[in-house]
Amino acid sequence: MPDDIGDELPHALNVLWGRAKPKGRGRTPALSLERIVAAAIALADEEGLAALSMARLAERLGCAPMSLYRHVAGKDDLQLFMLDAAPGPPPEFGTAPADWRGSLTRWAVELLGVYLRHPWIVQLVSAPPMDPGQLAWLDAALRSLGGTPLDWRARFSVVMLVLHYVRGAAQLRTSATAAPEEMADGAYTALLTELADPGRFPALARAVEAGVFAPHPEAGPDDDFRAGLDHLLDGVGVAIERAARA
Amino acid sequence: MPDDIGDELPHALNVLWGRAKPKGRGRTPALSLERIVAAAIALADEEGLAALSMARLAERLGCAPMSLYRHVAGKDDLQLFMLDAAPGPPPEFGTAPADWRGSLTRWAVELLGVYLRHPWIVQLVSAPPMDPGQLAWLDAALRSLGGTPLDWRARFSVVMLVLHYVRGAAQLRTSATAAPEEMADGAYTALLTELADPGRFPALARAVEAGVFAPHPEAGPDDDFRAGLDHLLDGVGVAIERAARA
DNA sequence: ACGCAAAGCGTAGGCCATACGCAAACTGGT
DNA sequence: ACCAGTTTGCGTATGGCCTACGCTTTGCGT
Repeated sequence: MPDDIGDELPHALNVLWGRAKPKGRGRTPALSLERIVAAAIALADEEGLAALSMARLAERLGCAPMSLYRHVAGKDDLQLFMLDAAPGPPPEFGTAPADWRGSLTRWAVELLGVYLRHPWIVQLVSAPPMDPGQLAWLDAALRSLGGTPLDWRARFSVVMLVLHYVRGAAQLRTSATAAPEEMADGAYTALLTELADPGRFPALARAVEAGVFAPHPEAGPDDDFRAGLDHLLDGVGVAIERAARA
Repeated sequence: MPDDIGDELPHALNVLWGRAKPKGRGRTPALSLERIVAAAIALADEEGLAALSMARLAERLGCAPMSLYRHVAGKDDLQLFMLDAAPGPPPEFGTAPADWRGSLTRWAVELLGVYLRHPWIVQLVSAPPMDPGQLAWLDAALRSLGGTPLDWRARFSVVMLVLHYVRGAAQLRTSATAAPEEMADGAYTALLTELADPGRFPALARAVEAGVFAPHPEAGPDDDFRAGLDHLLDGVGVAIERAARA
């Protein structure tokens, strides 16, 4: 195991995996990586990813903008740190839980919570995850299928399926509520009603008419999420039964 | 039907839905909205979304940066136009195709193609779609389920499920190939092999060991996509059978 | 007490989006 | 042929952003 993960890789990775050299001498730090990352996450949570700038972050921390660069190689690096820290630890379950469906459901629901608390995560994900925080979630999801007869490739496929679904659902929810310029809840429906010409978009017009985009009469938005997730896991169940017979 | 869709809404929408006033007199335009949007799409395709700036776009079009603002209200507006134009028309099928699974599969595969040709689309989607281009795709997907006994809410849920899956798969593929600094195909696997400590990430370590992240020995990456899609559609099939019995 | 490593930060340069107003060019009417 | 009106193209300027570079400050180890 080399001391460095890679020379051309983001500096952040070497720090995240605990391969930063301990430093003894020198001025006592007033800033720390943890404080910076926590402040950046709070700023992004409160005012959105667009409002996160090095200058505003420094202002919030009471330091000069350039001071941040002593702890972070650049803005990209900072975002890697944020992506690692924000989700927190994944739900706990053993290596091969008896109830794969319950475990995976819990994983998905908690991940949805993470994305709703930190909507910027979805916008930020661009490279394959290589930090301990995200890999821990990935590992937990793979473990939830530990008791099934699926092979590793199929398990990974299932996990990606659920992951994509959760991300999409989170994006839908956050973009619908924080839509362009304080658009009210029903405004999207009203707009679609006007735009969905039945001649041009027959199915869409019928769907709007049926109230698909209106907020549910009863039952919260979580029920929609659970319903879609159940569809998805039904498919996984089919695959598991098929694998069990083979 | 009012002349304007909304006063606080992006200018782009009023243009997209053909409610811009025709202009007769005046200087003959050297620029046009179509040329601008086409150039912007080409620029984003070739150099990525980050390279798309008004200045670089103007340079490519041989005009001054500020000239663009005669045709586009701002960069956000331009991106709305790009989102509308880039996907092109969705696949054609009737209002209630006999083979929902085939139709929806075709829709998903073609949409994946769109996302792979224009990777920036996935990064750009933030608000619910309100332009004709995206609504046409949505309508097509809803039509693919026209022959099933699902109600409109369930159809919409299924379409979102497939949409999220396609987006996620596209993001995975594009971010894996164009990863940080020309990372080779196998580099991610190598890195994971090193980082996935079996004590800390037991399932992940086993998955890496099993070669899940290695490129397939035979069969292209499309087979992975089709396999995941099949899982997903199995779940939809279960829902359809259930609805048929009710 | 002293030197030096590390932290904090001031300056400056190069990008970026875009508000504003003026000059150029074309058309229709006289 | 000319002018008025209209629309396009664009020069200038402002304020934001990220960050390279080097200086000042600080406190530990000796």
